[in-house]
Amino acid sequence: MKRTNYAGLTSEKQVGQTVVLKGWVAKQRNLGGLVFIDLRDREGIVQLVFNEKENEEAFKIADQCRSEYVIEVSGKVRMRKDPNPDIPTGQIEVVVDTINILAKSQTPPFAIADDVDASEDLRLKYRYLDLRRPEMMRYLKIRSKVTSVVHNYYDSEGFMDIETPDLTRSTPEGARDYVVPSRVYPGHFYALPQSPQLFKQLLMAAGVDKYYQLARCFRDEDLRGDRQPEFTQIDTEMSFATAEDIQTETEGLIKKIMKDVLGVEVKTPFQRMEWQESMDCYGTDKPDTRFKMLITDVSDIVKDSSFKVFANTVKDGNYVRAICVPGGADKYSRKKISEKEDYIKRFHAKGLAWVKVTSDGYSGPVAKFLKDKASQLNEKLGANEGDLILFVAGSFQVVCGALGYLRENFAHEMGMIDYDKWNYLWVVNWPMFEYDEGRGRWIAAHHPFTMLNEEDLHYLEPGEDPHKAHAQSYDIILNGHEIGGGSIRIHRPDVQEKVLKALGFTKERAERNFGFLIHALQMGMPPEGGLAFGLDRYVMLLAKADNIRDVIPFPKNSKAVEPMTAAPGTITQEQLDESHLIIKDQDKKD
RNA sequence: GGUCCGUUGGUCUAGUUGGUUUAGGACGCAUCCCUGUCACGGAUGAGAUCACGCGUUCGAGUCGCGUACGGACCGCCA
Repeated sequence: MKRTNYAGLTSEKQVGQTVVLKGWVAKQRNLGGLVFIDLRDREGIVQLVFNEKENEEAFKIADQCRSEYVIEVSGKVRMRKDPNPDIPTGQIEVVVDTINILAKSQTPPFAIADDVDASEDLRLKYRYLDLRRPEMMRYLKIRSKVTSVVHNYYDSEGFMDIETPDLTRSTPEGARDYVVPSRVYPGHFYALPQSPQLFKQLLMAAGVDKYYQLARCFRDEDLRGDRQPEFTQIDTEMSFATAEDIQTETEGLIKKIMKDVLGVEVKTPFQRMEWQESMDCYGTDKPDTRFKMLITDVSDIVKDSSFKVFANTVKDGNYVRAICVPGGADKYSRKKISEKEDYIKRFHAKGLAWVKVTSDGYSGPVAKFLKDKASQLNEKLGANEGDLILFVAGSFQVVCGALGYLRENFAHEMGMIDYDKWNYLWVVNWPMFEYDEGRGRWIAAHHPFTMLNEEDLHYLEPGEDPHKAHAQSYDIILNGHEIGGGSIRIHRPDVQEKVLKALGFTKERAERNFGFLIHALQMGMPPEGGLAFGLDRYVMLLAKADNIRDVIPFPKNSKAVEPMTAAPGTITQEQLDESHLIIKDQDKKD
């Protein structure tokens, strides 16, 4: 029997026609002499009917069918006597003429339904069952549609799809590498790429001019809800392009994805926001612009206040900043605010000061210190009666971290976020370097191949402070999530050497690690730049999935284990010998 | 690497201050009945050494410690 169409796509137009359908038994309902089967395939379900009096042979087989049996049926489409308005195929049903069981199934460990109540661990162990759920199938479809648009779009824009190697060389800086031992060269290792960054720059050196790739990237760091060790980037690079060119090109892609995948029109160009503004007003480099409640600096107003904490903070060259939660005064008790205070201690905030705006001035523990500043503060913050004002004092990083968190947290709880919005924007003009407290040294904010602003190049000269320099880099943000980032690259060897030097590389170490790149820069490197777009995270947001694992067919769990195949696993002694590896005794497991 | 939380039939879960609980329920499963269901309905039944180990106690699903597994967050993610 040749399948005529997908069960889920059976339509009223086929009434009277004979169809051949193949799929899984989602549900069997036996009413005694009458059996209904919901037949499911990747497009949805359709109801099959078996009547004992009209077709005893088919009825007997249908009676034996259990959940997840694979069957093929042939039958006639007809309108239902009692339609079900809740499902797309609810007006019709298929009166089965012949049925074959193609495969039986054990009872599945969890129900194949969208309101699944199984733990994620169990779902991942039986991922092939989990993926049968319509919701998961929808994620796979959205992902497939997005990558299809990516290919079509970049092809039509004249980009070449070029593969770069997965077995490559370990690079210092950045994330931990996944390493692969070399059999041929004892003690030598390949590394899996953290990104195709250097290869795509070398493709520009080769004259490819416009490159794109759906590139698999690997980073051996701990996982999060929106982070997997293995992920996919939409990776692009363009020669002779300005930052504006690349942003425009990317906006074209996003516009097309939004239209073709979601049917949503978005306006371009997107907003460009300076990194400094993003930090000052939103407390983060990935601002959520779906709501206001901006962070406001009140250092000037409170610097001579009787509240010593504030006055001293400003005296020490730090900041006092605040957000005003409209209508928050009634909703938040002292105890609730105290819980928020505990939370923001993880940003190293010392405390959370707050006042409620009432008809007769401020109330709250620090109200008495700020009474005389009330009119100034209210005006600057736009505060009105019934509002709650939250203050955090401290360094730039502490103030940004704490208030950035509070801003989003309160907006969420106050219902200020319109979850139907799609707010894209670019954050531009990043600092070139940032200080890494953990390592105790300066690191590249994006990566060491990022081009500085032309007017900042002098900061690399002797006697100047390179850390004041800003870069020609840009992140694309959607609803408060970073979905991509890129930059114009350094194409001058002298600038590249100076940047590596500013990062603490000796000439020898720079040569050893990046010699091939510096040589390429010496042999006619075009000015160029590009962008890497996190496909998984983007699909997660487009599909409104809860976490990144849902949009990856076979993801790792939070411990970096793939529960179905139980990777990573051990290898045989023979494999170890061939790889020239010895496992420490304490790490040995049976 | 750190902090916190969890683990009870196939699945989801209830289980109070340690003792009337033969560890309860729902879904699923099996058998029987049922001709318009779509969360079908009705009846009956099977299915759990309460993750593992050690300890405290007259007595542990319940308290303590350890291990394993899982989850969240911090560090980390150029």
